[in-house]
Amino acid sequence: METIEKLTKKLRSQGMKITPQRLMIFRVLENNTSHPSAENVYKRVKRIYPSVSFTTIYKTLETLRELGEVREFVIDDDRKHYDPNTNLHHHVICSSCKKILDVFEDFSSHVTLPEPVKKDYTVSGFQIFFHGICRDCKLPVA
Amino acid sequence: METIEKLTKKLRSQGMKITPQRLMIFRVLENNTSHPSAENVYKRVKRIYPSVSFTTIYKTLETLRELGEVREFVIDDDRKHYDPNTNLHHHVICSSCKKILDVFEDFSSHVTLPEPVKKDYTVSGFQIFFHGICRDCKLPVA
DNA sequence: TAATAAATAAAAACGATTGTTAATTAGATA
DNA sequence: TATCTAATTAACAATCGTTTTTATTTATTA
Repeated sequence: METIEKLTKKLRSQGMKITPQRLMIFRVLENNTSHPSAENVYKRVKRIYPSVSFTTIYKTLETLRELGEVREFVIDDDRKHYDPNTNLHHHVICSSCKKILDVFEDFSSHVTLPEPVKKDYTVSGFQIFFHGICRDCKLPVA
Repeated sequence: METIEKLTKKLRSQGMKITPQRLMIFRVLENNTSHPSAENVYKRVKRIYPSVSFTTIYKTLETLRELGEVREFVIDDDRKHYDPNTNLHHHVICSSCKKILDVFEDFSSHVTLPEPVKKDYTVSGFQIFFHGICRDCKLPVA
């Protein structure tokens, strides 16, 4: 996601309006590396803007996705998560607490499709999901 | 997934019953590399066993998952898919038609977490999702 | 073959998401 | 600055995939 300022300009130039609700959503997402679900975003916005509706969150997230400002993905879960970092990167997920962490490392020189598959698919990119246990969950229960 | 014969023995040894509905589901899944959704399985079973209910499909797939006989996963889609091949492997998905193909290649020597992340996560495995366009979808429209 | 625990079909319930609507409002323009 | 209008909102209903519930049926085994 770009800065809020740039995003604001971009939206306005397309005839879209910058409402206080949208601004709150942008602020919640800005530099957010927690991979929130729509509900997470809703709860955080609601704290500072209690009358906001869930619909608005969904609609705005969809708008941001269409504009390529956030990436939508699903992991081990039946709800979608949103990531304002749209640069190519990978993820580690804790099988226990489901916490997701970004992995910024370029594996592209090592990860390519085997020859036979290359004939059938033209690959535009790939995503690696690491599964594991985070340090907190690994600790013995007190 | 093991052979139907072995699977049958395994289930019975655990006090579970082998019903005709289950056998049909096993047959639909056996050697199936199409990554079917519950609905796909339902439709195929229904052809030969028209009175089967959706509930039975869901329950049986869950049972198979608990037993480690199928792997459940989600890609770019809001429904779950099932894979009777539980060996570690990766996938290519066509962004256009959503067709999924298996990728059997061992990337494990090249794909490891960066050092700083290794301190926080103990990784048990990883999955690579390649995105691309399949040959059929790449062809110009007639 | 009868007993019984497990599995079934059908229906209702469920949670996440999307569509609809009437009312409100941001932001351009007079 | 006030007015106007299309975009956005909140509230609600609807939908979709999946799960739960319940009463009935059935696979297994004694």
